[in-house]
Amino acid sequence: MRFDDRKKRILSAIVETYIRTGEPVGSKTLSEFPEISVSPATVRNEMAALFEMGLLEQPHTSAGRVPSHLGYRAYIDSLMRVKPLTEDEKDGIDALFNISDPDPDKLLADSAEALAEYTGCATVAMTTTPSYVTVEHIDIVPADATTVVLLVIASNGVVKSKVCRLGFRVNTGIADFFRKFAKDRFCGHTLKDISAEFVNAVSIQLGEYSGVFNPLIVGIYELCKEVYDGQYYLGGQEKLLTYNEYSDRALEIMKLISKRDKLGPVIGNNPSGVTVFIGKENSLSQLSGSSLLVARFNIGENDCGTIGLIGPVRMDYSRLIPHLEYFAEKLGTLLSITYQRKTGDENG
Amino acid sequence: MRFDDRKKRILSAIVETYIRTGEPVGSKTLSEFPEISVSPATVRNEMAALFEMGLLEQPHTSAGRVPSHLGYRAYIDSLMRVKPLTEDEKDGIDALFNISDPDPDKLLADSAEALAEYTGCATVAMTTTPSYVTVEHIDIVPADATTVVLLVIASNGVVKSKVCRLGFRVNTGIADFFRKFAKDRFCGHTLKDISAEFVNAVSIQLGEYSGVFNPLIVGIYELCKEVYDGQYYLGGQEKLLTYNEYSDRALEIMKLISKRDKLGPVIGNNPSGVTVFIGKENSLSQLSGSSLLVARFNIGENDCGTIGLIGPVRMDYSRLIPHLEYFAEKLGTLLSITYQRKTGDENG
DNA sequence: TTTAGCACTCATCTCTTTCGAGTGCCAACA
DNA sequence: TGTTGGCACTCGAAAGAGATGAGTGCTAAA
Repeated sequence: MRFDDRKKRILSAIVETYIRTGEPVGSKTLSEFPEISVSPATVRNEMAALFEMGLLEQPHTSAGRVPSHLGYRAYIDSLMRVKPLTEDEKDGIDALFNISDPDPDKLLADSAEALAEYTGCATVAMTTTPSYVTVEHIDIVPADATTVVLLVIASNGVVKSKVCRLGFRVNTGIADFFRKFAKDRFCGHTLKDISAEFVNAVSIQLGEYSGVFNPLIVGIYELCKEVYDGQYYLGGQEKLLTYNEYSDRALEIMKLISKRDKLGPVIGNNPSGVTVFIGKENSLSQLSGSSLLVARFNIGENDCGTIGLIGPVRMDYSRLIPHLEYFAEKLGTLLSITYQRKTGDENG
Repeated sequence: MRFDDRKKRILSAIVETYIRTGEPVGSKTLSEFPEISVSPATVRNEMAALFEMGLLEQPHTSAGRVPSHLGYRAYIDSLMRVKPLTEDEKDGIDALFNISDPDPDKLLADSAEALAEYTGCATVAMTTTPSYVTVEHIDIVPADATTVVLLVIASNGVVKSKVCRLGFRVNTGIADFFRKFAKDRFCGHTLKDISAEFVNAVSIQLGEYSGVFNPLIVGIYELCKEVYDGQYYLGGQEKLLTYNEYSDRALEIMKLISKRDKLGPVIGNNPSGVTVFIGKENSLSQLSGSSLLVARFNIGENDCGTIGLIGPVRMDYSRLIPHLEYFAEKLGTLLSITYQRKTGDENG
């Protein structure tokens, strides 16, 4: 059976109509489409063929047809006409990022929220840190009689700080000693290396002072871990409630996507551009009723991150895919600037 | 009509049964309660009286009775027997706080999440900063050729830091100059004073360097604002979905409580202990189907915060109120320790 | 004051009927 | 050979009709 041009037009029309209305599409409706304009009976013959080919499904005998997962896949891969973004739409997304001097930590979380608001889907945003990233700089800044600020800078330019309150008074001598000690022990090591065991071993080297300095050592460990773990934020989970597809499954999906160890691996290993997982294509069975659009973005030359949309299988792919792509590109650019090591200035 | 002892026992039984089952309570069920043990007909007479008094409502003629808002109020204010926490329950809550060296910023957010998990309600946690709190200390720490860490310490002990990436190389001289400048201009002022206008005025004093240093000035402003605004976190919003009372209102409530400017004033101005807003007692009309349990806690001597539960009117007050009270007390204690200025050591 | 009795109400459940959108298939037609 | 009109058929959704039963209000007697 040939997947000829008219079959393609009919499949496209079914997908697009079903996305728009949420109702199974019948032969009469389709026959009225100008790009089809054959009788309902002919459409029915074609639909029967598309059903045979596994591209359509039938909720029940006397209902119209809905796209199967294969049908969506064929539509997305080759039939869909992606509408390029209008200048207005681009401006709309640009406006979301129109923040002066964004806080790198908040930018990703805010982006997830903004994207959810913009698309009406739940979103997830994540960054990962390559395993070769090292600790480049460690500092300890006395802020107060017994308070210090710990500072870790990683070789990918990420800076994290943490306030530590200590049980003793920190004078310059103590701070200088610890700073040198910490630099010697941590700098140059990859973040991956800095495990709980590593930290224990370092702590032991402090001998009798081990107990006193332990909060600081642990603090450094936590900062390194935070940098290495990267970020994981959700946005607009409540958007799922607006789709009646989720009437009773929303809670389950919300719980699932909040777990980085579940969703992280799925969205983290994808090529550049937008990857689409339609319904049952998702490796997580709970997502079989949802589609996942994932876009990877690059931060600087080495790091990368992922931002994804979660919504019903019946989502407007032709609109969302280009929007997500543009959004991810913008986000990557902005994060790159934010994290940029201005190494060119080093010698200036 | 006297609100006599038997009426009180019947109202209590209705409230407790309705909370447990979610079904209107009928005279036959009540007559079987050992503490009532009169015939259904007698119970009906009493129920008619309680209805007259506005303490009960009737979903429809042939259904049992449910408590009215007044009924809940009477129950909570004078009838309810609060079950003091068992040692096991106390241990359970203590365990939630069993974190070594908690990060003060994360503690509140984590607490909101833990409380939601523990109670099955949506939660909100907030802190406010008194208007007399001042900027006590400002520091700028070069971390990298063009990166500095800004540090603001407020007089209530809150420390906030922010990484600033600059377009120029920061040497010791520049850092020293700006540190002194910022200290002179900001320290001693209340956080409340540090408005956008204030910051503009300060910026102008930098004359030709105003543009160069502006990101830092703005950074300080943002840090001060962050400290002054305090924190606002939600937890377990998805818990609302587990109550069928919220089948279609969940989205609306979630949107509402995410807005600090809406919910903040309601929960922020309450006396110590647990305050209960039942259904229509809430000033926000969208919460008329929900109850709000709010507990204030003190951080140190001056600051205070609020943690609240949001759930259906039909919530287990006699269990939740003492639990929330104990939770808030623990949270306050832990935050007090975390934020404690060890001023006793200053001269040591 | 309490209680048994009784007629009444009304949401809920189940069963049936009706309705109609949509189908599959066949025969006729271009 | 592909297209179309015709027609019987299917089946979910909506509407209607009882039947059920939990619960009520009221009255009169204990």
